[in-house]
Amino acid sequence: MSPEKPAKRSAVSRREAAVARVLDPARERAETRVQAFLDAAMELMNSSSGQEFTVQEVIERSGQSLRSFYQYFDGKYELLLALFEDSVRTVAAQLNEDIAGETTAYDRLHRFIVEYFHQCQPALKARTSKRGFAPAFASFSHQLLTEHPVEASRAFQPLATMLESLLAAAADEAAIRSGLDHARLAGTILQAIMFNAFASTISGVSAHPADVDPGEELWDLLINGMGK
Amino acid sequence: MSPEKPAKRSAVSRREAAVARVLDPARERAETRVQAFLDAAMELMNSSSGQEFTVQEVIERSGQSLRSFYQYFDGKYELLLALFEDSVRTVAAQLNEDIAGETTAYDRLHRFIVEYFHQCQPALKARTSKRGFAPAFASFSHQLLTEHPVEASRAFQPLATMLESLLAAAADEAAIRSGLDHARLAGTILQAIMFNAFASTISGVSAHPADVDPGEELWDLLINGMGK
DNA sequence: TCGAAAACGATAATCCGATTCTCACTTGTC
DNA sequence: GACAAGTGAGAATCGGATTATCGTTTTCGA
Repeated sequence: MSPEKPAKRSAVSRREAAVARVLDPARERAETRVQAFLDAAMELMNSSSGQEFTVQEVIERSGQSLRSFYQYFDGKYELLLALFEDSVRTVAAQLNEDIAGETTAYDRLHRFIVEYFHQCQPALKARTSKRGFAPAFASFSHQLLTEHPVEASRAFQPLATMLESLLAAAADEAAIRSGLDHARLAGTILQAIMFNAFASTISGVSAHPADVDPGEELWDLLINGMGK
Repeated sequence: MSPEKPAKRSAVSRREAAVARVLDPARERAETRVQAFLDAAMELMNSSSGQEFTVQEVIERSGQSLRSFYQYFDGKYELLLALFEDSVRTVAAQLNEDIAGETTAYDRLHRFIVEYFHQCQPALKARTSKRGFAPAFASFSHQLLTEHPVEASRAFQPLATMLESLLAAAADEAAIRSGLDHARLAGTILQAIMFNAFASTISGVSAHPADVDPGEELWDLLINGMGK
């Protein structure tokens, strides 16, 4: 009955795509509304149960109507995706600042890994207060990775390319060994960090010894390996 | 309205628990039926879309009735969990055989990691034909880890303790460095392997160079690190 | 072997949340 | 002032899990 739904939409960000569904004159209103949805969803995702939220909750909290929601987003999934892209960009920007102070490529790599690790931790001290990788994101990230690899790949790109060039720089400085495939290594490292929280669940060990920073521990494993 | 649902059930396996819901005399029938459900679900999970399957499909394929299904399982979730526990046990047993041929602790560790890696790969050559870690399991595994850490932990135990003692043995042989927390390291390694498939999605790199075994590559990273 | 209790099969009903549809009301435009 | 697109409120639909109902069959002790 409804033959629309372009499904094209190439290298454009989701939020832009959602906005573009509405013509130009009304752009301002549209931006505002889309942002209202995004904000509401973000709050819901961070606060409360942190778990799943319903579309109803989003529209209630945003003061918009269900109608508009489906006007701007193809569905809940697109909303989540937009949120996720936003967060990745934000985290990438944050990390960019974090590593700016470091002098060597090695230090920047180190810093990147440890800081990103902390961003991905469920709930420590709410570092950047808002817009951190909330715990829920790890969960959504997983779903995204399995069900929509293409979108996932695009969403992760800012982080992936950033880490990739850090690796390349470190290799240039001979701070890490040569012969590594930086692109794939970056993927491996990002996943290792992002899903590291599961490690303790898997092993059944709940708490860390108070004297080790789990982020540094993972860095140690990544840089030195477990061999002698 | 329904005040039952014990929610107790301590260190017993799910399948046993499901069976125990029926008295002893009928045990045989019960075992048969539970197994019928499990088999049907396993087929569905491996074959077809490999994706989600519906409870309806399970009862159709198993020739049982919806009624019995909910008599033996508290819900779909418990079925999945039983399946998952089974698979972990099977994989652990398989790995146990695989490493039996190796002579040193180092070789056993190596073998374990590489073989487990292959078990977790989406769909290569269907190694053990049936009862491999189907791709869907990675997905369910994730859900399990986030939503039911306790059950997840228990389900993973066979693999976790196995790897933990391999690590301990390797440390005894001075094949890996000392001072590592074997329990937590085991968790980290298992998660790194299990979810490694995501690494390529994250990095956006689809194919491996034909001349490197991704399992060996990960082993190399784990044992040597990326440092010089 | 009889009869009550328990288990069972078939199927309808319910629930929940996402998505779609309907209709009446604005609003901006000419 | 009329028309078209945009919008809000809410009902309707849909998929899939879970529950409930109701006869029928099986089990099992006496």
